[in-house]
Amino acid sequence: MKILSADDDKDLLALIAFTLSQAGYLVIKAGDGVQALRAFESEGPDLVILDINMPGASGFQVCEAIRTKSRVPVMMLTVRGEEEDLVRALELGADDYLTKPFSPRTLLARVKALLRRAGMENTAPLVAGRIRLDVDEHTVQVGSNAPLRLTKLELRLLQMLIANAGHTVSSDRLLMQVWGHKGSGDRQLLKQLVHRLRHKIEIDPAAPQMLQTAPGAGYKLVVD
Amino acid sequence: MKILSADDDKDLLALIAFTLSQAGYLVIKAGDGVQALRAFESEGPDLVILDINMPGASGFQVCEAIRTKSRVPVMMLTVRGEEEDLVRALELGADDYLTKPFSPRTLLARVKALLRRAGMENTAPLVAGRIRLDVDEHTVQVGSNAPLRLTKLELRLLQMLIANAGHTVSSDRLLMQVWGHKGSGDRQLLKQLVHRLRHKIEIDPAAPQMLQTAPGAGYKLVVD
DNA sequence: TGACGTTATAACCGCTTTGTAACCCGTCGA
DNA sequence: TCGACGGGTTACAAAGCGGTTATAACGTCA
Repeated sequence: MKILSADDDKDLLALIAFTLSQAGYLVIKAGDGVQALRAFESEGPDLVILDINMPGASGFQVCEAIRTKSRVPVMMLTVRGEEEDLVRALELGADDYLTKPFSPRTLLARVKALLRRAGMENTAPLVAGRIRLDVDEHTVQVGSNAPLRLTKLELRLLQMLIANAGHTVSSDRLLMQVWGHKGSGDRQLLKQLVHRLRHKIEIDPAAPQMLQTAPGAGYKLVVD
Repeated sequence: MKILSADDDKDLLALIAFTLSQAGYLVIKAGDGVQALRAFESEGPDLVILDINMPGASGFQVCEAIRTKSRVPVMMLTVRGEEEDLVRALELGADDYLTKPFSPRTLLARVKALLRRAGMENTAPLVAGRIRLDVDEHTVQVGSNAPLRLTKLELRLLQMLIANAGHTVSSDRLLMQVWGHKGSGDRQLLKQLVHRLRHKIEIDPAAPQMLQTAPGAGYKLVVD
């Protein structure tokens, strides 16, 4: 598991890196925003930890840039009392935050929780009812049919639905999880994506058996 | 999602309750520490917001008491500059804090983040008498009948009534909670909505057993 | 660069939900 | 007895939502 950590405070950066690597994570270090972005491109980390106050590009800018191309979990580091910064970070699509100072134990717990939530911990195929999703291969297999290739977005959508199989997931939450930030105005995107996914996994896409609509609420995956 | 908010400042409490209920949360209000603890026991909220300075039992005491029996996320409200309080609160097991004054936007962002962190984004069904309301699914189940789909507004109305089950809720308050504004002309909307909801949940909508009218006052949900 | 697969944007349709208005019918006080 | 009032009911219009299709923009890879 690869984690990118960016902070201009050398000591703190070292502490973070030490803590995480002790726990078995591979840590990429960046001393400022520009380095962080470059490292993000080249390394493709599974999680990003950003300090808000950095020379070069601020944590905000980095977060925003990352969110335009990836849904990787982002954790922001703030100093105590800067509520506005925090809100802005969360609205930019950050997934969690930590106020300095924090203990290594806290950091580790939060990183683990974040990875768990993002479903990045298990690469084993996800199974729900007759659906079998291979995240690495980007494929689904329905029943005993031949495996089908899914696109990046289709995969994320299905992943979310499987993770909450049997329960309705709200459109807003799907929007958030699949695209990142996004305003509530982007319902259209979800509509489309659901449509395409249905055509791939449903026997009769016009009468969905598995990927069902919960009008006014969202969508849910029905399993036997 | 049920949130317990405790503060002795009536205005602030009202603001918090308004902000959160607008966002779709169900808010239980408490004016002091003792009320807060009692409400915690009886309501089993999914998140607790505690002011530190309260008559009766302080936020610290309430937080401590809650922590002996529950891992529910707790957010503390402090006044700026009271670092001591903050540290103590976090040591007592509080999960987050907010310094007053704060904006509704900030509050909402933090509450959302906290719920996300705790993995509590899915609500447990609300139950009152023979009524079982599933907020995620937008459905009600009355007795052992098949679950019925509710619309957004119907859901909100029923949510408010269940939250105050057994007590009359004034029309103005319902108007406020469901639509977010009140005006003399909007009475009609409530009339309509009640009518529609009755048709869905009452056995004989013309002679309501559960959703009863309190003439001149408002409506109340009667439970056994 | 061009071809291809993927994703975003827009328009349309039918249905549901919501808003607006009118009317009905009791109650209550003048 | 009348008329105002509050609440229930009915009818209909307006707005919104989800499904569908078409088309444009984007990215990637040869």
